Amino acid sequence: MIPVGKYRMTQQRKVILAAVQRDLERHMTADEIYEAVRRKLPRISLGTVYRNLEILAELGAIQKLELTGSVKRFDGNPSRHYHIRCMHCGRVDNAPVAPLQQIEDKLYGATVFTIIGHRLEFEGLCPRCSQEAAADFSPIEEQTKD
Amino acid sequence: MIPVGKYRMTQQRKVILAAVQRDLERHMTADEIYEAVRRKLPRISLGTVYRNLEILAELGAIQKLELTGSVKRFDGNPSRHYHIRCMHCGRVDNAPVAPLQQIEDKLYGATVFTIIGHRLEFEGLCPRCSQEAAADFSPIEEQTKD
DNA sequence: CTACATGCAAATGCTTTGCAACCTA
DNA sequence: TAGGTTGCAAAGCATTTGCATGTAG
Repeated sequence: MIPVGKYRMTQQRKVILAAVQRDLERHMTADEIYEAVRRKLPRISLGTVYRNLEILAELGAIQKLELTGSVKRFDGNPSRHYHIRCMHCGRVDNAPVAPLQQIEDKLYGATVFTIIGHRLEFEGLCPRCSQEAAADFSPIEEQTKD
Repeated sequence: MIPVGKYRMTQQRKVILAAVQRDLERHMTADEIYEAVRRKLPRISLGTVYRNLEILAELGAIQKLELTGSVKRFDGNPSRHYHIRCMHCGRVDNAPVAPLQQIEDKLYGATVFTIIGHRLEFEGLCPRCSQEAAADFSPIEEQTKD
């Protein structure tokens, strides 16, 4: 835990970083991180969580994910990779696909823009929501309201 | 302008649709559409613009784009295609690249998700912002503050 | 005529920010 | 002990919604 630049390594920052890094395959929202961190530091504020996530992303320790929808998620693995999002519950996992560098080649000369990069996001249903969807279509099992 | 289902074709809806379809290569935010429509219908409200964009997207006449960042944009071309976004000013254009269906094949068997689709967004600089960036790096021309 | 639609304003959801007190290096 | 950091609360921003009135079919 080495302080970098003008930043200090506070207790809050440490616990927030640990929370984001806890499961590198699944990615939480700021609010979920807040709830997780609160179990260790009950007096922490949501503002502090947002501020630290911003700083940790700036330092390159984590990355901020801007996927479809209005809520951002945070990834404890700062290296470039794609994600898959559940269209039903919003769960975001890593997508086990290597970055496709050549994808940008198709655009050269075809656009007036200077191309810098690309973002690829897969959409689907997580196991839990797939199962629910299957049950909803099943003509055999009766559905019970919750 | 045929009314579809339970929906009516009001003056407001017509003008909003026309505004979105006006330039099929560039995509506006709700607020930009509001400003454009206001020149024809000065008493329209922003709420009406949002409501109609939602309905037009539901009808499949336009599509709502959820790209990086917090503001949505609307595309008068409802068919599937990719986009390129200026990282500096937010301008969004069509990306002249055919949809890559096979891209999802790489994920089959490698994820616990049921794959439904993907979203690909290119990032770069629009001509205006490229030019500004070039000027900022030029050792020859003096910069003047605005 | 009767739903659907509108204008207005208030409410929402997520995120950011101002400020005084507090801590880390 | 200086300046980054915190908790708290208020503000910000894009979008949505409740309601009384208006209007398309």
